Amino acid sequence: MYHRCMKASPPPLRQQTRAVVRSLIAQTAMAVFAEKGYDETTVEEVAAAAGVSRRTLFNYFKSKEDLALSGLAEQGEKIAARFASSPPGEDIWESLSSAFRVLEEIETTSERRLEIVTLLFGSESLRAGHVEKQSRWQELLAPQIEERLPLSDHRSLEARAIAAAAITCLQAATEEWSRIGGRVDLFHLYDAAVQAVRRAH
Amino acid sequence: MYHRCMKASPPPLRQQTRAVVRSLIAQTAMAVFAEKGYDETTVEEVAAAAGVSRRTLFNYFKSKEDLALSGLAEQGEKIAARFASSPPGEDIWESLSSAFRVLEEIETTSERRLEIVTLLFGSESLRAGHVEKQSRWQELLAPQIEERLPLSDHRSLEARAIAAAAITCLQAATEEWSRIGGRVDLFHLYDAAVQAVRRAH
DNA sequence: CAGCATAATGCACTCAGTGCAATAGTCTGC
DNA sequence: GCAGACTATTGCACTGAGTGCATTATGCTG
Repeated sequence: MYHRCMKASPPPLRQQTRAVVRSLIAQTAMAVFAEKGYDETTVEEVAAAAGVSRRTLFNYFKSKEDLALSGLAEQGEKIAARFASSPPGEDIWESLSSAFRVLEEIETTSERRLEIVTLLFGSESLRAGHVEKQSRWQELLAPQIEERLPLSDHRSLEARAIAAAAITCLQAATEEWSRIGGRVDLFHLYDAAVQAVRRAH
Repeated sequence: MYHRCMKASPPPLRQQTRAVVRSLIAQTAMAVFAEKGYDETTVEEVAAAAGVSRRTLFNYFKSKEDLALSGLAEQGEKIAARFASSPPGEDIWESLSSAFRVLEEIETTSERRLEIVTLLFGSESLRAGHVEKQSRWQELLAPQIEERLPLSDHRSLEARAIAAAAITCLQAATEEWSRIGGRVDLFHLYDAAVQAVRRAH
């Protein structure tokens, strides 16, 4: 018998519908942002377009920024998962490079990715959040990297520095990729960036 | 004879007083933030503490965030200036390392620096702006770095990647430095971070 | 002192975000 | 199907950031 107060069993169905609705709202938001521009769009408009009240929208997303950047959190988790499944003996930078390639599998076409990236880089007010949210990937990657590092005084710092540097290279590559209109392979640019950082001059 | 409409000569005195007032307000703001916490302080309170109206405060700073982060812009310029004056033949990473050391000369004591850094890392809402603002240093450093780079297909990207990676290492080092209470040399940590990134594993 | 440019201010407004309380749904056991 | 309980949705009112505009204060030049 199920007692009424069984907090321990929050029907997974609820969670599931919640996730679906959330994803639906985010999709709608991205469409509106793409059309009107992020700064020129009010939360009110997004709510209307998604067919929910303003207040409900804030139940699903903690801020307007979140509407545009929630995808980045998922991407980070996928990258971390891919990295975790890489051969333990493999060179760290090799593993990172292939982990980042899951990005190719997430958004269907590269045109779509370009559209999103353009949006994220397009708004001054979004860029800060964008950079910060990607920096959070560091927290997922660093612990894994640390395990592969030889013993030293500052292993934790070293691991975080490596994760952060790799992410930074990806950001630089993405910005360049966006600048030239996505006409070359993003990961070719990423490799060039990493090479430049790690090569002695 | 000075004609009334001489737009070409905006008395440098004005600019000077403006800068002084601005700096004064920023100082006051930091004091209030340090005492009450950034998020718990309203712009109104900072204005009152500085003895100006809310509206005037917004004439000097474009946002509340700017009150806390305006110092970072100046730091960036000083770092870039120092980098510019480094021996042209010197290793880039060597030059970057010594350029960053101007930070030691800006804030008098390391206790003071620790206090500021703690404030910046302390607030969730400040961190994004903090990271983004430091990332802007990249725009000052990258052009200089590019000049020192050998010719290649993606020199501009490479330069930006190197600048960004160095800044990222500084951020990681600063965070670690803050975590352990400033008891070691920040630049020792920075060097360790750079070593970790650039060494093959 | 008179005139002028600029800084400071007050006021009213938009918009993001939050807390609270009322309502509408949905699922449960009976 | 129905009563009861839990949860999602919503409306409403409020705080606080940021902006535009019009008015007033200030300080400099002649």
